[in-house]
Amino acid sequence: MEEISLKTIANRLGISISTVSRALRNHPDIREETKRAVVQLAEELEYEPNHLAFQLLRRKSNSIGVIVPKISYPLYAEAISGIEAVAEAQGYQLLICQSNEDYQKEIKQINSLIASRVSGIILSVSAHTTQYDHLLRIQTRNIPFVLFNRDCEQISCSKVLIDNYKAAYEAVNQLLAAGRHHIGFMGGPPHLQISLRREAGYRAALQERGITINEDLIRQVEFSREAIRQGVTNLLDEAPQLDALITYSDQIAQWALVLARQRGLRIPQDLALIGFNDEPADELLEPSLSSVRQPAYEMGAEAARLIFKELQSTKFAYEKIILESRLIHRGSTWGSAGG
Amino acid sequence: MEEISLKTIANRLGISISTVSRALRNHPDIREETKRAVVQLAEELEYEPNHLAFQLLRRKSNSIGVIVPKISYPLYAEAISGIEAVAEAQGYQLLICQSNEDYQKEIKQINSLIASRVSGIILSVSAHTTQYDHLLRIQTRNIPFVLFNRDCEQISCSKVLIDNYKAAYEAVNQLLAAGRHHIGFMGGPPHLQISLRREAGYRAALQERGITINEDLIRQVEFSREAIRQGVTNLLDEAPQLDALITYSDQIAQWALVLARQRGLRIPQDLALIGFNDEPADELLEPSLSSVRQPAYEMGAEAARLIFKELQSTKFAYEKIILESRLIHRGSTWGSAGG
DNA sequence: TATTTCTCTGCAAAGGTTTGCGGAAAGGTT
DNA sequence: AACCTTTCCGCAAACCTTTGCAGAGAAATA
Repeated sequence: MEEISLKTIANRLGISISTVSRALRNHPDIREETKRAVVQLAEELEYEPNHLAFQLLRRKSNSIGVIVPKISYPLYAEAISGIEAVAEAQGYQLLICQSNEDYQKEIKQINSLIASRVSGIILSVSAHTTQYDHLLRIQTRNIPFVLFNRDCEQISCSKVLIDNYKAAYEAVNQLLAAGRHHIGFMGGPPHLQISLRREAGYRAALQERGITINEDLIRQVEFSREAIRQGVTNLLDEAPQLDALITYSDQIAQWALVLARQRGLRIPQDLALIGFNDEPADELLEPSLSSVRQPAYEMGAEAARLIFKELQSTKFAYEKIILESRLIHRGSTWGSAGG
Repeated sequence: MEEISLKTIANRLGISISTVSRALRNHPDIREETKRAVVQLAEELEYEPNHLAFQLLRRKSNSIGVIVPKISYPLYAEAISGIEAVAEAQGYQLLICQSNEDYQKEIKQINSLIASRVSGIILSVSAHTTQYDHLLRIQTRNIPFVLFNRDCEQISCSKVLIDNYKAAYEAVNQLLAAGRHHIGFMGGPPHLQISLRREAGYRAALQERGITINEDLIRQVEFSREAIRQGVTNLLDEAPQLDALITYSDQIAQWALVLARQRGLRIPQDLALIGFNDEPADELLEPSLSSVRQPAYEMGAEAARLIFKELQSTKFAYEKIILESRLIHRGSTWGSAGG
């Protein structure tokens, strides 16, 4: 029942702790015979080295901290898989937190990760984070730090993103090419920078075509299902001329699809729809939902790789990785070429 | 740039480490004046206590290990949220691993969690786990251990489950009551015990009605999208008399819905569908998908509570918590009353 | 003044590992 | 017989914290 340590083995064998340690790590100084005895007893006793002690010695834990707004958003679940794959290959574990879009919670979690002496932190900021001191504190301590997906322009650090401006710009251009002129944009909460970037891309595409921007077609909604339903309903009520809608997230677009369908709107003939994130459900809808695919798994994997890169090089420069996004055309836009 | 420890503060103030430690923990032995000085300097230096050292002292880390088959399955993402909420309230962190349904990986991860001296382990076994020595090793070490969702009958430990037998039994009964007689069951991989339990419930309901079981209507599929599509296609091809289908997971049911729709089958008139897990997408489908809702978040929260319960009581008895599941009727069964 | 009491602080051990260095024993060389 | 190598192993420090116990100094009491 007792905790088995090197000491246990050493005492049982009548040798010193250091010899046991070296024997288990196959150090050449130790005689084969001794090694065999040690290894055998270790197996018998089911000895597991104490990571805690090792980490204290090395002054860092073999773990990297991950903070995401919500694990259950498919994008983050997928990204975490990517992080996990890279981390596991390096023998690192993941300390995962979710901020639940709460700024205060994000601060607490960062402090906690710092106290745990994580080797690095990977973060997607909460939608309600408007100050950034807590992020600077990470950098003060020289902890490798990577932002992914949700950028924060005020902070300079390594980042893994897609070009949100361009993605929205191109998507809107395709809608324009298909003859849509009353294109709406439905964004996330007001402080979310990637939502703003997408909005900027949307505006640029329209302006470039000489289309006056109708502010009434541009909305913001919080993440809750109720807020989304309400926001979409309002938009459909108040802007009957709407013939295309591009949204900050698939969740919004999915509900827009369902609600529009319920009103008898034909999709895409009456209303074309484009979401963001290419969630698994998109394929299942009727019609299926067009969406901008982000390489979520790769984003996570790249973020993790950046952490290890910073960890290994003594002097590093911040790296900004822009991954390719791609608009996946499905039923909700297929017919749009004909208008 | 240096790591700030109690020693740093002690040296700077010309007092001993123990005094600093006590001052920060507001020990009554320390004079107010000393406390003030210590606290102020600590803040100035942004001192964060080193969890690693504390944990080594206490011989356990303030973290609990979680192993799930895949984080991106909505059920597990949701359950992790529940675990996280409870753990965070207790000041514990989560070490999250995904087995990717791989038995060997599950073993490695358990060893790694043991080495990290986690305070407890919460696990949903992989679909390909058929031996259980690694689970017994957790118990040998007296590490609090809770199985959730995917049971493993050979292991006796604390568990948080739903009654899968009953859930399937009742769902099938409702289909029978609606006049369906050619009801199929599509399960997961062959070793997955909860899939087998559901299958058993399905069989029992049919037999009770005196219906001879047609083995051709009972199938098993692996988790990959391709396997699911193939399995569903085969079933629809080979069993045209099928008028209802109940599946191990929503993912299967969702694809069955889409594929059946593509063949021109009317849902639910020609084919009624019931899935498991009540995933968010179910509501969005056309028709919407009926599904057995499991309280995923609560499952995670309960599992975490059990860990802390075991952690606090010196002698504990295994506890088995059966949470209520509920069939949510939606479009894929609504019409089924009329057959 | 001598003794007791009280207030505040420091010493040292413990937790499990790794690792530089020194040293004992054994064997080999001159 | 004296010396040098080689082979193998142990000592002790370091990582950072908490905490029982002892002790120093001051104040209070007899």
